Parts: sequence; structure tokens; C-alpha cells
Amino acid sequence: MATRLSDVAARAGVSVKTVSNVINDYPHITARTREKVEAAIAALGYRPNVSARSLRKGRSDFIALAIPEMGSPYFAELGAEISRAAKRRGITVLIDQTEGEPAAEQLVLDGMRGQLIDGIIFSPLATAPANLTSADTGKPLVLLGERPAGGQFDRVAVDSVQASYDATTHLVSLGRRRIAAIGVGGTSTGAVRRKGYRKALKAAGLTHDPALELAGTGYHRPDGAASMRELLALPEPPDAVFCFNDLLALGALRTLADAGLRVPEDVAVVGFDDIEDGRYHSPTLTTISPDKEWLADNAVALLLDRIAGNNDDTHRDLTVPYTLEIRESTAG
Amino acid sequence: MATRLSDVAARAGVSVKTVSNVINDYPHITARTREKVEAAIAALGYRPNVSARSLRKGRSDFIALAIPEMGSPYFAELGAEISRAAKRRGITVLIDQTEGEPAAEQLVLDGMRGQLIDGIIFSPLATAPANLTSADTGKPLVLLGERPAGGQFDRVAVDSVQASYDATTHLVSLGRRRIAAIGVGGTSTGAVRRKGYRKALKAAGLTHDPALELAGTGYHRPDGAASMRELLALPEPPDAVFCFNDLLALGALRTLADAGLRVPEDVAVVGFDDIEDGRYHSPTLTTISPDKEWLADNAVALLLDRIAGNNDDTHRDLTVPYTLEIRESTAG
DNA sequence: CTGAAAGCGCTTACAG
DNA sequence: CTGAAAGCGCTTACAG
Repeated sequence: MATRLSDVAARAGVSVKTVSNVINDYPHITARTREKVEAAIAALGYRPNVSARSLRKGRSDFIALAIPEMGSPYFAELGAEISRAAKRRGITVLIDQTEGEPAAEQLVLDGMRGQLIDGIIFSPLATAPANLTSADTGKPLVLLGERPAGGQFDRVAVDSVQASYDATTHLVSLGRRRIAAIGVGGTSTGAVRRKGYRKALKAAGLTHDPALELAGTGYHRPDGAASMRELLALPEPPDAVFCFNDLLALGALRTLADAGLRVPEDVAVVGFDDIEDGRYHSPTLTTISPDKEWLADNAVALLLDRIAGNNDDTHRDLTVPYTLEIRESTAG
Repeated sequence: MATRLSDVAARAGVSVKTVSNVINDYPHITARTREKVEAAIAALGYRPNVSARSLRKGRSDFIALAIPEMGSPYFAELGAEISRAAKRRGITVLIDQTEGEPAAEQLVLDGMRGQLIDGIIFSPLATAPANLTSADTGKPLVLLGERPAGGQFDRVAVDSVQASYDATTHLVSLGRRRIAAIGVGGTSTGAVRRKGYRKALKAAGLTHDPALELAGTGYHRPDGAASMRELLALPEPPDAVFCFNDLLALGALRTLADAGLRVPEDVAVVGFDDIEDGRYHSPTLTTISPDKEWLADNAVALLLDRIAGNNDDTHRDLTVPYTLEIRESTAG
């Protein structure tokens, strides 16, 4: 039915081994032999069977990317970059949507893929560090995000404390004094970014007001919109808001527009992620812009290095470069 | 090294066949045997090797989704829905980013996946119908989008002519008379949506003005922004714009904001896709909203039906339900 | 229900 | 360079 290696060999008049050598770019093939084999491959439309290859070699050249949701712009953009970075290296990426559910994340770690993948890039949301430690994937794993890896795994992440410090300090430098934060709850992202936020307030001689720190229930536009409504209902509303991601900021901007408030005159807004929406929103959104291409490229490179067998015990922790992009939402 | 089926069999004190039967939910297993086997699986942490299974069965329970780019909101949202729909049925989705490049699309069709996948859901951009016809994937294929399938393949798509007619007619009903269109160029999407646009103008007794039909170079925000700038530079600028997707519309809104024009008072804007950004933009975006979950579920169901062996010759063409969501960009 | 065996399509020592 | 053969881990007739 499907053409096999042996069919190609027969047609080219060479051994199976030689065809395999050609396909895998092994040395010691004369140009003439290579030509013959390639002609036979083309004539038969032969494609190697990856299941068979993977079964035999124990390597598939597939890696998994496990993210909470691919419909969310930050993860969509990141997934696109990681796919590209992998493709450049001849690797295919399988994307797992965990929806942030512990069970789904555990499935990923348990090797749900049935030994098909060679390694995994994992952006955890629900899984606690303790569980991560016990996760015996048996495959190399690179962590994304602020969740501390406990020195167990390689990790690639923005220095969120410093970035949040910068974002908040920017608002301080504008003369704002009642600076709120949206997204402090739940995840470790919230905790880490709040740390930088508070640090900046302290450095500016401001005390943080618990009433201005909103947790919300998630990191999406509706959560930002709802949190902003709470802030506006305060006896003394804020004159600036640092949202812990752009989606929250976009939701907050929507609430401010509905309330007829001017941005940045009445309330200045800063986000985090630099997703494309923020660059076209009215007003355009000031934000922390991590270098996503750098992130993707280094995460893939790190993983492939481990897959290739580099197992030294010094687990690497890479810090993603970022910039603060000042746009209309803070600079009228 | 890795535990195998035979290890489980040995530990459970049963035959390899019995373990396989349990794993694959075959009948005629006593509860007691099943328990023993499941205990052994749990104790050993056994996971079936999908490469071996796929090699033997000729089926992997993997399908591919080939889209131009996963970083683009519409495709990101659609990909998320398709992943979910597939997961519900025990199927895993591999996502291929073609970047709309002919070579990449051809690779997909040539079965680059090396017979790993059971079928493919394909959203073509560059590949012409003629090439599609000749594509001998050897696997079931479901087409997405307006590109006519020529009766060759199953297809799931919005009735873009009708939807564009509705969008344009909505602008007419607002009393607008100089209604521009952005995105008429290049792709078959542009051609089809222009058809509906012109039809609506004609039905309203308006003639279409070539100066108001902008092709642009793509379907992203910058393209929409640039096209809108061209329209504003016209001696007689439009009083409404139908953008052939939301990204174009969001770019156009940005240009209008920069120009100090009011939406919808000066210019009304309609998009197509209903991506989440449009629901939070200021102003919120009126748009054609296809039922993405319906689309995803039916595309997956159609493909799995073919994979299961339904090969009747009546190729199916499913029409995705949609609504016109009227928001601030047309209803002040 | 069980057990022994073949075979899916590769890669890889092995002997030449 | 070639050729013959083993084996990756499954599933599946086959005989019982």
C-alpha cells in the first residue's frame, strides 16, 4: 500500500541501509548513489513513516508546549514564536491546552503523549511547585513563567519583580500618588508582580493601600473591567493603575471609557505582555514588553540541549530581556 | 527501561493479549481480571507507546490543523475550539503554521507528518483550488474557509456572500451612502466578501465606487490602518467602512482615532470574525459573528467520520451559522 | 478467556 | 559502501 523504504531500495537498485543513509544525511555516500536514491524517492513519492522511526530511534523530533489556553493573545503569540523557533531546528511542536486545570496539567506531566514527544515546554498555572518536583516525566522539561522551579528544572522567565518595579516607578514619575494594582490574586504571577509593585511604592515613599490591590478572578478582559469598576466605586479612586497583564488593562480601559473618564489625564494605565491589541487600542497601551522571540528561541534551544543529552546538574535559569513601552495610556 | 505491555502482563499474571484488551476496552474481560491489570498498570506507571500502537494499527488518533498563523486572534480562537472539540473525542490536534506560504502548505498536503496523522483540517491561503485537486494526501481532508473546494473535499464555511451582504445592508440602513470596503484584494476571501458587499449596494440602489474598494497587502491591523489613511485622503471620504475582518477594522479605528474623527458619527465601521478584541475596543466593534464552536465541532466530526471510513461520494459542504452583532462602531 | 507468533516500517550493529 | 537480520512495542489473527 504505502511505499516503504524497501520499495525505494529496490527501485534505486541499492540496499535498504543505503536509502536510510541518504535520508538521514549520513556520510560516505557517493553523489551518484545519492542521486539514484533521491530519484527513486521522488518517483515513488516516498515519505518515511515517523511512527516506525520514532519507535526504533526512541526519538521523534516532536516536543510539546503545554499552555493554559491558546486562544489568549499572549499564549497565541508565544506559541507562534515557539513553533517557528522549533521549525527552524527541524522540530515539530504539539500544543496542549491545559485550561489551567490541575488534572490536565498532571496528564501532561505524566507523559500523556505516550512517549511520543522528546521533551516539553511547560507553562504551569495550577500545578504547585511541590507537585512539579514529584513529576517524573522521564523527559526533559523547561518551565516558563514566574513559578519558582525550586532548582529542579531549567526555566525561562522575565524578571517580573524588576519589571513590575519599573512599571510602577513610571507611574510614580508621572506624579501619580494613588496607584492601584489589578491581578494580585491567585497565581504566583500575581504574587511576584505585587512584590515589585510594592517595592516601587516604598521606594517612592508611598504606602500601599490594600483597598487599591485587586485580585479579580482571572487574567482576562472581563476581570480587568470588573476590577476597574470596583476601584471607581471607591470613596477615593486611584489616579493610576498597574494591570498585571494587557488583557486586564484592556478590560480596565473599557470600564474607564464607559465611565467617561479620560486616560491618562484622570487615570493612567500600564499593562504587561505587549500583545498586539494594546498597540492599536485607543488609547494605545503602555506596557512591559518581553522579547517573545528571544524567549521562544532560548526555551527551545535549552530543551533541545537537554534532549541531546546535556545533563549537567547546573539547572539554568534564563532571564528574558524586556523594555517598558510608553504609549498613550500614560503619556497623553 | 520503559515499562512495556509484557511487564504489565507479567506483574498481573495474565497474557499480553489480556492487557491489550483491557487498555483498549475490549469486551469479555471479567471485572476481577480488569482490576488486576489496572493495579499492575498503576503500580508500574505504564503508558502505552503511541508510536508502536500507531505503527501497528495504522491509526494514531492525531489530526493536523493547518492554519496560516496561530498568533492571529481569529485562528488562535478557532484553534482553541478545534483542540477542545477533538479532545472531547479522544483526538489530539497538531497545529501547523503555514504562514500562508505555498511551500509550507504544499508540505502539509504532501503528508509531511509522515503518516502520523489520520487526517487534516486545512485553512488554505496560498494554495489554489487547482493544486488542491491534485493534492494526493492519501488522508481525509476537511477544508475551512471560502476557497471553493470544487466538490473534491468536505468543507465547513460561513456563507460569506450573504454575511457581507448583511453587514453592508446594515450600514445602508443607517443612512450611509459612501460605504467603503477594506480587504478586497488577493485572497478568495476578499473576492467573495466583495461580491456580497456589491450586491448589497446594488440592492440599495447605490453604485460601487472603485476608489472606495481597498485591497491592502494583508488582513492585519497595520493593513487596515493604512487603507483607512488612503480613504481619508480621498477628495470625498466615506461615511462608512466594511472591513473584511476584525483586525482590519481595529486598524481602521486606530486611524480614525488619530484623525480625530468620531465613530460612528463621522464614519461607521463593521468588521468580520467577532474576535474578543473587538468586544472591548473603544468603540466596541460591530461585526459578523460566526459560531466558532459550531464550526470547530462540525469540522472535527466531519473529519472523524471520514477517518472512520465513510467514503460516500457526496462531499459535504457545511454552512456555519452567524449573527450580525451590532455594537458602538455603528450604533452610537 | 490464554499463549505463542507474526508483522507494522524503520534503524543499526554485524559481517563482509 | 552492501546485505541479511534483529528488534523498537504494540495489535491481531490463530489455535486452543
